[in-house]
Amino acid sequence: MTDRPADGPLPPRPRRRATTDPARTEPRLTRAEIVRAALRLLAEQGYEAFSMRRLAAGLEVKNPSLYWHVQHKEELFDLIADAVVGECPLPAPAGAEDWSGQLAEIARGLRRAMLAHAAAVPLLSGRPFLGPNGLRLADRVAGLLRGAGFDDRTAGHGYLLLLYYVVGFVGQETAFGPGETGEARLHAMHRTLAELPAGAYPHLTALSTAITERGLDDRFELGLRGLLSGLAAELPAR
Amino acid sequence: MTDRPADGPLPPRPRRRATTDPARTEPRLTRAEIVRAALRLLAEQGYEAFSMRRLAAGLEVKNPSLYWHVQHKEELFDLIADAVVGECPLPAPAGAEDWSGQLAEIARGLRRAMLAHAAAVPLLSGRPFLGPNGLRLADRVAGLLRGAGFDDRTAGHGYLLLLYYVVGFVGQETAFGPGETGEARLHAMHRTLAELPAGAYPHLTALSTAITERGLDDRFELGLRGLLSGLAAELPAR
DNA sequence: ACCTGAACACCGTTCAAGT
DNA sequence: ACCTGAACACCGTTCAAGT
Repeated sequence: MTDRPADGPLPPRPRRRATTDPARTEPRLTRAEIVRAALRLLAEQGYEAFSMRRLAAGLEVKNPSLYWHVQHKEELFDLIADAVVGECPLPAPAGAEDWSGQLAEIARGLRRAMLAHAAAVPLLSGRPFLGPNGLRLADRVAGLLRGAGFDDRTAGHGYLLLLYYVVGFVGQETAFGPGETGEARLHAMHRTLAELPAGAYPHLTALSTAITERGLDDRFELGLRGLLSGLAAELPAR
Repeated sequence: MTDRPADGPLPPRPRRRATTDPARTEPRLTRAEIVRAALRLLAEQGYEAFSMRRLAAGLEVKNPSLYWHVQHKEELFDLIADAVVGECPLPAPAGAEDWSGQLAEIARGLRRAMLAHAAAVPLLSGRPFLGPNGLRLADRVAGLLRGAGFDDRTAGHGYLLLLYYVVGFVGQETAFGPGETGEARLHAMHRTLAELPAGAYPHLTALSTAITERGLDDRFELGLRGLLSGLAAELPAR
């Protein structure tokens, strides 16, 4: 019972080469290369064009080869997601003074990382961030909150709150397809709201311009501020 | 230019029958029936077993028939998502007094609706809620917040915040597959955290029991409370 | 108006076989 | 250890044709 968990998505299968093997050849594929190629394919062709076969073709390899490196598409998606999360810069674990600002920085960084791979966002959406990079991020956030004086439970839910917000926000802002810019999407959304049958959704139509007149960055900051002040309100003694 | 927008997912194609047709037969399929059957198929076989062909089989119809009622799978998914959202009960639009409590009720209702169709959750995750039920929900929430004294922009972002939180939370709590109960998933998560390489993620491992010792309902309420108090902090005059 | 047969152009994945 | 050929069991979608 001391072996590693069998079902987790993460234990990368051992990639040690047998040292006794005389006729060594470099493997043509690496997990890292596969993930890089997958991100490129996503960027160039979009999410719905992604397939294992296309990915293999891009790597100049027959498609069954991928299955030596990766159990299945889902596992590859786990790796891709973790790679994207890994591009979120983490501030050096500093003092407890400005926890709120540091959290905001992390949130912005995660959003930027996701926007840099907009076509990969749909595949991040429902996925728990349990890859090494995701865990590192979680640990950093948890550390920040604990350092600030939050009790363990609140620290935990603070992390989740932040995560849900960023993933939810970016998920929606990229929902209309990666072809258009964020601002173009905002305008489309505004038009959609403005075109609703008059009087059917009075509050929504009233909100339509207020919601869309400022940019997406602004909106992100607004929600982020609310979220952080909500957290601050639960800080115990101080 | 007065015709309805061509690309929106929502304008249900006109389903009026020609009144002059003499030999009338009832159509064997309806959009509503298709959606119902789809939800049943999801519940019985799970998300990854879902296919248009299986759905057609369940309806005792050949699969191309579906394409007379629905443009493509994506459009069907829009309909399914809206049906699930439609099961969220909306409190009667009451006075402004307890906006926070009413918002919480809506959030709980939406979570329950999603959990009642756990296998449909992955398909809700990245999707904007622009169906009639989604719009109704948005309008109600917006109305609540405006009635409470929030300005239009804050009302808008309040709605989004709530939505992201609920969808994010339920997305994660159902992420490990619909086969297991929520509590079983919590234990699995706890085990995952506890089994992390010692010392690699100190804060996470420290949090692992605190995070999982209370049930998911508790955790949901905690985050919800934080979110609502964050919103309250932005209420202007009062 | 509504449904079907037949077909197109794909998928993810397995597995015996090569090197 | 790593990659391939060939195949299996599917997909979503189209379209001419039936009623």
